[in-house]
Amino acid sequence: MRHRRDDVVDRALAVLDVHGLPDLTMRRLGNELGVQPSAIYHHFADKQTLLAAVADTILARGGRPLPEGSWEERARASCHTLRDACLAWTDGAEVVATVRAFGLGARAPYDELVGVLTEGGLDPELAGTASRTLLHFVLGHALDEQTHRQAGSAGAIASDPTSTDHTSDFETGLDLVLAGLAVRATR
Amino acid sequence: MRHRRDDVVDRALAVLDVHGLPDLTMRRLGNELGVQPSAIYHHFADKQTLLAAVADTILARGGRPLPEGSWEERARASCHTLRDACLAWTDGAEVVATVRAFGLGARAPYDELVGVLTEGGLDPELAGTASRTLLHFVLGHALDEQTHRQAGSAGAIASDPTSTDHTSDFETGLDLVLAGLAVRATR
DNA sequence: ACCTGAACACCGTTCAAGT
DNA sequence: ACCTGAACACCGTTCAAGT
Repeated sequence: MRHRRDDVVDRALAVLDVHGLPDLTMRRLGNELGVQPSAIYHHFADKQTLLAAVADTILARGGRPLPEGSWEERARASCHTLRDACLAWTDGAEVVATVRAFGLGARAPYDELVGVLTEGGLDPELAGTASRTLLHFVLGHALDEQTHRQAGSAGAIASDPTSTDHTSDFETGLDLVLAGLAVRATR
Repeated sequence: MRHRRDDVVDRALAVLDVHGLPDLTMRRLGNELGVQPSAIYHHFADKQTLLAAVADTILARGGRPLPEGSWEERARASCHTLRDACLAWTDGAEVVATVRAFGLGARAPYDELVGVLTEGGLDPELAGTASRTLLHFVLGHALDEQTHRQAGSAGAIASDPTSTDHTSDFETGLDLVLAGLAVRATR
C-alpha cells in the first residue's frame, strides 16, 4: 500500500482518538498503515513534525467562522472554538499544547485572536499579550478537563457528581480575562 | 552506596538542571547514583511518582512567605513566586505542568491562591475558578518563556533582540487577569 | 531496608537497498 | 516517490535473589 502525507495524518488522528497519545507511536502507526515504521520518515522528518501536522489538522477541522459583533464577542467565540476543537479528540488538548511547547505549528488560534483584537482597535502589543493570556487559559483549562475525565474513567469512581461543571467554569474564567481586557482596552 | 528517598530527589534535580527533562531517565539517574535503575523502584512506585516529588521540591524550594497587603497584592506575589520557582530550574515549568497533568502533586500553588482569595472575602467558588485561571496563565507563560529560551540557545540566533521582555509581558498579562477578578469581586 | 542482575516488552531514528 | 529490512541506541518496569 502506498500512502500520501495526508493519509498518514488521518491514520494518526484515528489512532489518537481511539487509543490516546501514549499509544500513538511510530511503530504502531506503521502497523495500522500496513507499512514499516521507517516508511513514515519518508513523509515526515520526525515524530514532532508529524505531531505538529496532527495538531494543525485538529485545529483546522474544528475551525468555525467568526461571528459578527464586538471584539469581545468575537474573541469569546474564538476561544470557544479552540476549546471545542481540543475536546473533540482524545488527548487533543495535550497534543496542541505539546506542539506549541515544541515551538512548531498550532499558531492559527493565536493569529486569529490577535486579528480579532487589533481589528477591535486594541494596541498591537496589548493584543499580543492578551491573546497569549487567553490561549494559556483555554489550553490549560482544556488540559485540566481532559486529565480530570480520564482520571475518572481510569479510577473506580464513575462520573464524580461533586465535580464542577467544566463548561460553566470555563465561561466564568473566560469572563474574568475578558473583563480585565475590557478595563485595559478602554483606558 | 545506600540512599534515601530524598537523596534520589536531590540527584534527580541535579540531572534535571544540568541536562534537562529529556535526559532525566531512570537509567541515567541510576547511573548518577551509582546504582542499578531498578533500585530506584525501592523508593518510588514509578517515574511519575518520582517526578511528582521533584515538582513538589521545586515548588517548596522556591517558596516565599506571602506579604501583608490586599488580596490583589498577595495574589500577585503568589504568582510571582510560582513563576520564579519554575524558571529557576531547567525545564522547571514543564515538570510542574506535567505533574499537574498527571493529577498528582504540585497542588501547593493552587491551595495558596485559593487561601489568599477566600481570606480576601471572595466567594469560594469564584476563588477556585480564579485560582485555576491564574495558574493556567502563570504556567503557560513560564512554559512559553522556557521554550523560547531553549529555542534560542539551540538555534543559531544568539539572544534574539526583537523578542519581547518576558518579565514585563508577564506583568501585563497578570494585571489583565487580576483586573478582571477585581471587577467580579466588587460586584 | 536497600540493592543486583537479568530479563521483558517496548521506543525513535537511520540507512542502504529495493520497486 | 514510496517502501523494506535490519540495525543502533536507547526506554520504563518487574522480579527473584542477594546483604
